[in-house]
Amino acid sequence: MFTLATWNINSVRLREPLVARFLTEEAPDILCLQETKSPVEKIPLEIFRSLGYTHLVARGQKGYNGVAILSKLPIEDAGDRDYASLGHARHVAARLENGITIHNVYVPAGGDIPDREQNVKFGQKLDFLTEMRDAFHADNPKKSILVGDLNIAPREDDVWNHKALLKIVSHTPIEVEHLAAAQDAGKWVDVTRNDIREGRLYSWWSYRAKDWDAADKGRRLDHIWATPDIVNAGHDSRILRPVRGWEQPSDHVPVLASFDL
DNA sequence: ATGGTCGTTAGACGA
Repeated sequence: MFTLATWNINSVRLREPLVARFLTEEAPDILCLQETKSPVEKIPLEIFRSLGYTHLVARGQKGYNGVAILSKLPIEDAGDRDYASLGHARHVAARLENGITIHNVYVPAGGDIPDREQNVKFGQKLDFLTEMRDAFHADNPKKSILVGDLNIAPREDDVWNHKALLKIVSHTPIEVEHLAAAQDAGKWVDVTRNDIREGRLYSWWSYRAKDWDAADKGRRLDHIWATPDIVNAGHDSRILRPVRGWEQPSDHVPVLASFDL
């Protein structure tokens, strides 16, 4: 059995103490981070190594984006894709010794206006998802887990107000359709929703709310998916809402699942 | 309906 977590950390260097606290308290076997905002060589690895996370694959750039997989388990092979040819560090993959491949993805946020004619970033987000779709259609992934900040809340109960968010980037129908197309192409199953089938689930709350907890205007942007051949091994999904209340938090919280593999 | 807050890094840009 192994436990896996995904967390948009919004600067791994600034939040090194929070990552260390999370690794100490929850001790997942694997932690996938997004928005590390750091070149790979500047990720603070010593503290993570000291906590048992001696294996790392990461992609980074200065100031923006960045993804990393910290692991207690050995990593046999690694790779990355540049979906939509943006030149951004938004994907890294690792294969474990048990043959499981983990994809860690940071989908572009997409800007404010949900129209590719008026907003280049929205078009890039859709193109990124389309290229993910095409890659998974070609790859036919097996024994694979995909996690990350997908920057889309697909279900009505993944947002605080479905109707109010239909024209807000992250919950527009065209984004939900593009995400579903990428998901279907790899036959990915939403592990979190396979485990927790009903009720509102959020993994992100804006920094801009006066009182994020009281307002509770959240969205489920962070996801764990698995291919059908291993999805039944997944269990004990959790979203760690209290982490949003830690000192100097990320606006995202960790999402976890365990796999009997 | 609008503006609200962060992080990086040094004036915006991105989320």
